[in-house]
Amino acid sequence: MNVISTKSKEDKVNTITEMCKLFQVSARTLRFYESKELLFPIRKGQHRLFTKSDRGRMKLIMQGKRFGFSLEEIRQLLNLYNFGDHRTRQIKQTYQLGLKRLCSMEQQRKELGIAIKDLKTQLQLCKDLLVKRGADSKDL
Amino acid sequence: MNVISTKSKEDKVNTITEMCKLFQVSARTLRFYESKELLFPIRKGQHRLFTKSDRGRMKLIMQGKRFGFSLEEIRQLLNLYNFGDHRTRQIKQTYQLGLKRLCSMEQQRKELGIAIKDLKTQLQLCKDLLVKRGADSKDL
DNA sequence: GTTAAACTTAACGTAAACGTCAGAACATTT
DNA sequence: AAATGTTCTGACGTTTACGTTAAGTTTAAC
Repeated sequence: MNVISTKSKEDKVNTITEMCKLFQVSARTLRFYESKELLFPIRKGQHRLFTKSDRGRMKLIMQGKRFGFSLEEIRQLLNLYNFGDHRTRQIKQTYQLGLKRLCSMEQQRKELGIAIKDLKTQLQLCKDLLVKRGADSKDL
Repeated sequence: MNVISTKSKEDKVNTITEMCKLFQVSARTLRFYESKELLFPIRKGQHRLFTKSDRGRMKLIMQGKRFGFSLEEIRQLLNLYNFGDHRTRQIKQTYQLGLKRLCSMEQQRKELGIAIKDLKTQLQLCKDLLVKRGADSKDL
């Protein structure tokens, strides 16, 4: 109906169930994240509507969780992606935190690489033993 | 006193407080891990003594935790590093699990690389804004 | 216009991973 | 032998991150 459909993708908002399907989480989880100030859905009356900003934040939240960060640790960093509407002083703090987080993530990446290598070695040893014990190679 | 000191480093056992200092965890944590069958300290009377095997396991536990794995997930994989004393059938299972875990760790490493890159970009944007707002560059 | 579907708040429950005592046993120092 | 230090086994408490009803409200369908 709108002749001027202004960037439908950018402006699109999602209901809570749509968000659930998008990110494979429960409604409770989304409400919980809002209560912890990780998401800021707008309201249409009483109902929540999730914006592009929320979708971006959710992606980061899911990522952070996979890497073993707590929700609180994630929340602190999220401000880095919405810094437009904050005071200079707070942006500076978030920036500093971002630098630290970057360091620890690079460290984690290194360690992960080593752990992967170790695991490979261990798997080979394990495989050798199984073969020696007469296991059928095709089973592995 | 022992003329033949048989590899003191390998055979060395640690009291619980020594282990606490070694790995920067509480005694409760070590006992908890034992109750969950992640560690198997030997006993001298009532007291626990942690062996080289326990030290190795602890290292893997700490690593696993940093990567965001649960204690149960870690426990299952730990058997991979002590497979000598298990039945072939169980070793096969652990081996299969190890392969899967390896996959997800490599996946995680990839994602971590991307996340690091994104974070760097975002930090740069943030820095630009701060400079534009007249922040002293040396503060950053 | 009412019934059903989707959504809401509020409150209690739960699993994981420990923290924090209490009370007793054992070991060591003095 | 008495005091001190270390360790032990419960057992209850706590935080994080949600799950799970319950009971009411709003929106969409018929």
